[in-house]
Amino acid sequence: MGRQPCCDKVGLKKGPWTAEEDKKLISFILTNGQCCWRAVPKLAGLLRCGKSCRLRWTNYLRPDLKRGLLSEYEEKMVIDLHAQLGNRWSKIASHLPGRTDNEIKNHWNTHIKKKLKKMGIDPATHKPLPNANEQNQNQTRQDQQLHHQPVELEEPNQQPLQVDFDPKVDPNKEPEKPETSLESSTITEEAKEEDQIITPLFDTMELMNGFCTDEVPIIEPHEILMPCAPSSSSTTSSSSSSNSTNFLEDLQLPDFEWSCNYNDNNTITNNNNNEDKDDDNNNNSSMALWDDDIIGNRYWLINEDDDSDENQVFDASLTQFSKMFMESESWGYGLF
DNA sequence: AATTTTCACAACCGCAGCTCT
DNA sequence: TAGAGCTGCGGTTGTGAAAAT
Repeated sequence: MGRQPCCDKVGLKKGPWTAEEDKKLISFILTNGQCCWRAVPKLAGLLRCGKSCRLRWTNYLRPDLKRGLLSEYEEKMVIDLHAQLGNRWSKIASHLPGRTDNEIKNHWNTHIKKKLKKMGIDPATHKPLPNANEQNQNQTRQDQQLHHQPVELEEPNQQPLQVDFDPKVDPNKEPEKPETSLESSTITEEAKEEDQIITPLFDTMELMNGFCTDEVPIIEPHEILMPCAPSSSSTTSSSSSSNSTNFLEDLQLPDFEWSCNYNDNNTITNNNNNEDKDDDNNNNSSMALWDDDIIGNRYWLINEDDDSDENQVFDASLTQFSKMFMESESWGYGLF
């Protein structure tokens, strides 16, 4: 026979997640890591199905997520990858560290589609729209010239139109675009079958210092790191606020001192030894988790009327980190 | 100020492929 | 090996906020 059902759907809650549910899920995963999602709701005390928990975690709660609008660089990368991969959002997302397939999909549907149509480009085929009028073409020319892009609208049946861009547009970025030509980035039949041979217009791995979401390790409890010994200035600013709402924003996370030796006593362990082999990897690749945007958006962790009862949500199994995570007054910052 | 429309995004639904018994 | 469940993915919907009227 097959497995047991993931959950009995009777009495399960649906709809938007509450801050308390988020807390429960986070504390559970921080404590136990990502295990089988079927068991998560029950163990975490949530009236949700495992699928819902997984979605909530991967699309919203995951610590390595960026938040906020896609940068122009990311947007154009999405366009390029979409030209190659189509609506394979998870594949596209894998090239954009910190972005989820859902997020990219939403952004595509709400922003990029319109933008491309306005430029006279069919978002589905990345080719010029057959009925694109002269005005659109003119607009497209202007847009492309702004990006130093040759106009390619004259011939309707050519290679999918790619949108090039000036890397200087995005302050977050970064290196020069690889020399891959627009044509060479066009997907081939082989590439459709085998993603590995797709050569993205932008070598994400290179651009992101070799950091790719595909390689972002799942955060296990033992990987959670104690806050760095904070500099005096940063801690005073953060701890001085009685209103915890802005606590994390006050941390000025970009000033992280990553030089902490995480192999030393700063690493919180949970006596789980089976990941020892990954320690080096984790300690390195966990860099850049929880950037300022992320922290800034984790309102629900900090803006509760944090009375003592609230903390009872979390059982004694919480790691030291988890507790500190919730007790906004008690921690500085560092890797999670 | 009230109502309507538009927008953005979180969440749900259903399917396909994989895994497990 | 069959059958049932699990996971991940992509499409779609629901809902709250913002903008427009």
